[in-house]
This record gives sequence, structure tokens and C-alpha cells, in this order.
Amino acid sequence: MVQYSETRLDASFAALSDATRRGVLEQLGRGDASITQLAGQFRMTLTGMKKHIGLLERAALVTTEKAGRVRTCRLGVRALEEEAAWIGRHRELWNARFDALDKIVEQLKSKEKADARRTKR
Amino acid sequence: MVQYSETRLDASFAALSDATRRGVLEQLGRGDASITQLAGQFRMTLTGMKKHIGLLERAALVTTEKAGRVRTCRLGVRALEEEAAWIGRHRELWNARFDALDKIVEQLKSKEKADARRTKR
DNA sequence: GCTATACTGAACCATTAGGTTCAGTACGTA
DNA sequence: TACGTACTGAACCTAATGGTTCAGTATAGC
Repeated sequence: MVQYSETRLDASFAALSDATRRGVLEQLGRGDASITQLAGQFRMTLTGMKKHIGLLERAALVTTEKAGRVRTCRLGVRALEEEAAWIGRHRELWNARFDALDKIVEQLKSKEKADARRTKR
Repeated sequence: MVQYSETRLDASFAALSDATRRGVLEQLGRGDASITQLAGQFRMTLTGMKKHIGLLERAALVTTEKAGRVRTCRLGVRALEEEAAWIGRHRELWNARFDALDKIVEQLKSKEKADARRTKR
């Protein structure tokens, strides 16, 4: 059975909970970028953007590399694998449960109709 | 095109970023539960659990209903649909990008080999 | 009606998030 | 070597988290 690292999931879902950071991920999906570029694009100070990048990095959703003065940010290689897995696993379980509930509701409904017919007579 | 509510995603990813709340969701997947039951199971005060439930409710991941003294919690009906959609959409985009990068790397590699052969002569 | 149960709300505490400013440090280039 | 660019780090601010305790309020059951 797959073992999910709780803290890793904590960090990455937290990272995804901010619109700016989701935007950054979207942007990095279109190509690597420096911190200055990202800061400019999201109208934010360098320092502010660096904090966001720090969180994304901690969650292993992006990696960075410094060449000269410039730190280049790119998507993490296994970005969103575990997160998708967690959500997928639970959706399956829950959908199964919702289906079961639907069936019960259906049964109740048809039973109701039957009862109604019986009382009419 | 589907319009994603930014704040809804904010709330639900934030809700998922805590191991206790993920546990609660898992538990509710197995059946409805009262706040007292959940608090007992996760070794927490009623008040503490109620806060978690509040966050999950705000994210529309669970719904609650009070009957008499007891508030019963159950999974939200469309739980995790949007979240899965967001992650899914981005994984597709990113995988496409990673594939493209792979190709480029491949091309560089074969070019390198060709160059090596050429210099040997 | 009394009592125990189940929740609710306010107040508090420590930590973190999401920003800022300001003062460096390090690197590229003229 | 001097200057501008790109980042880094510390310090600060406000708001939110993740908990707690304590003091209600409402309801089920004897």
C-alpha cells in the first residue's frame, strides 16, 4: 500500500490554497521564470514573491537554481502527482458511497409509491 | 469555458492542508458523524473540532444539519470535484510540457553523439 | 422540573501567512 | 573600478490557524 507523507501533503495543499501561487504554477507551466519576472507579473515586491517561491519549493512543487545573479524557477518534476492521487483515491471512495446512497433513496421512493398505491385501495 | 471560483479553491485547498481535516473527510466517507464523535476520535475538544468542521463547511466539502442537540456532519455532495478538475487540468498541461522537454533533451543527446562521432574522425 | 449531554460563543495564546520596507551582498557590464 | 540589477535577510504589521478554557444555551430523558 502506498504510504503518503502527511507533511508533504500538508505543505502542498497549503501551497495550492493561494491564488497567487496557483498563478505562479500556471505561469511556470508555460516556461521557466526568474523571481524578478514573476514579481513583476504579479505586482508584488521581490521579497514577497520570494516568500511564495519558498513555500512552493518547500512543497516540492517548484525547484529553483541560481546562475549568476538570477534565480530561475521551474516546475517540480513530480508536481501534483501525490495530490492528484490523494484526491482521486477519495473521490472514488466517496462516489461509491454516493451511489449507494442514491440506491437507497431510489428504494425508499419506490417503496413510498407502493405504499401510496396500497393505501388508496 | 469553465470558470473556477478562486476563493472557493482557496478555501478548499486550505481545508485539505491539515491532516486532521483530511482524516475527518476520510471518516465521513465511511459514514456520517456528530461533532462529539469526531472530537472523540481525533482526541480534541468539541470546540476545536467545531472549528475544523466550520472550515470544511466553508469550503463546501462537508454539510451539517442539526437535529435536536446533535449536529450531524456528512460529506458535501460535490466534494472534491473542482479540486480534482484544477489539478487534473494542470497535470495535463505540465505533463505535455515535460514531454516536450524530454524530446528536446533526447534531441540534444543524439546531436551530442553525432558531434562526438564527427570530431573523432 | 432536574440533570446530563451536545453544542455554541467569546476570549485567549502561539505560530504562520502574506505582505511591506530597508539595508545589505553578489554579480554583470561599461 | 563604478554602477545598476537581482537577489537575500531581518524586522515589522495585520490577519488567520489550531488549539485551549470557561461560561452559556438548548434539548433528551428520568
